[in-house]
Amino acid sequence: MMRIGEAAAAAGMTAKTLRFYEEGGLLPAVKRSSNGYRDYNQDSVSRLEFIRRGRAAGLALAQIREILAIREAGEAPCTHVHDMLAGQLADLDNQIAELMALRSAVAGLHATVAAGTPAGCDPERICSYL
Amino acid sequence: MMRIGEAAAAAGMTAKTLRFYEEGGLLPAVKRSSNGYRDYNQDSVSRLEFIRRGRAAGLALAQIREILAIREAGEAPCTHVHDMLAGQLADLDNQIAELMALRSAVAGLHATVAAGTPAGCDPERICSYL
DNA sequence: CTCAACCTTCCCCTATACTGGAATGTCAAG
DNA sequence: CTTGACATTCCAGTATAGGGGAAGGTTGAG
Repeated sequence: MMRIGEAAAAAGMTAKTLRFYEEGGLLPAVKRSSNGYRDYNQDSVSRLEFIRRGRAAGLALAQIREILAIREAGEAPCTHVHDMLAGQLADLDNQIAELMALRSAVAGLHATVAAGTPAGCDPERICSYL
Repeated sequence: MMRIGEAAAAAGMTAKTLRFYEEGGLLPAVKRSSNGYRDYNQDSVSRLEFIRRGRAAGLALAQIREILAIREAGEAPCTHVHDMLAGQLADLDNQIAELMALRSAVAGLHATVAAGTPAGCDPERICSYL
């Protein structure tokens, strides 16, 4: 009983995003009013809020879609959610480790550049310190 | 005096990448042999290796292009490189901090899901624990 | 009546650094 | 003469999560 703009605002999203989610199968096609406008109810908003929480946890839309499919099949997706969050933790740990390794390499280069003089830089190598 | 494949191999890249860099202005247009083939010399390879080092430090091609432009203007780009690496360090620190914040949020959710029972999960919320 | 604020569909664009593939040309070896 | 390994250009696609904007329909208010 709300139009797309209102539902979007209630979920903290834009109308564009709702249409995008519908197109991507994250939000089931909703009823239309006689004028063709989409008509959302509170359930839609709850679902949108769930998607938002998932996004906030760094889950991809594809993963959220999986969870929604399980709930739609009548099962509690909690086990799946638990596994997914474990995977997400592992991914984050990998990313963090990679960034920290890169950070330490860059810090080393940074110190090297600081220690060198521009005059000592070999033009053949563009910049000897990198 | 080497063709594109050889130069690419020498720099640890593909021929496609060399054409892409040339198109993007990172590698100046090189001489052509009478048959129209690009003809690279050792300087080209040095330049490609520089680009590689820059990429390994996580610099964007646009940033590497800047450094190359300075060297082309006859100046030593070391100061600029130094600033750029400082910026890169700051970026990395921000990204790491964001990922660690996300990681801790996800870890909290993960523990919450583990503590809950699927039976206690409210279908209205899809999964109460996320 | 008209205006503003909604809504609809449709298609293209964004960033990044390449990668794939088609159609065609060049050249040394067998 | 043909085959195979190179090379050329150009066009299109990859992944992600939407955003921009056109052209048009609908509605309530003044």
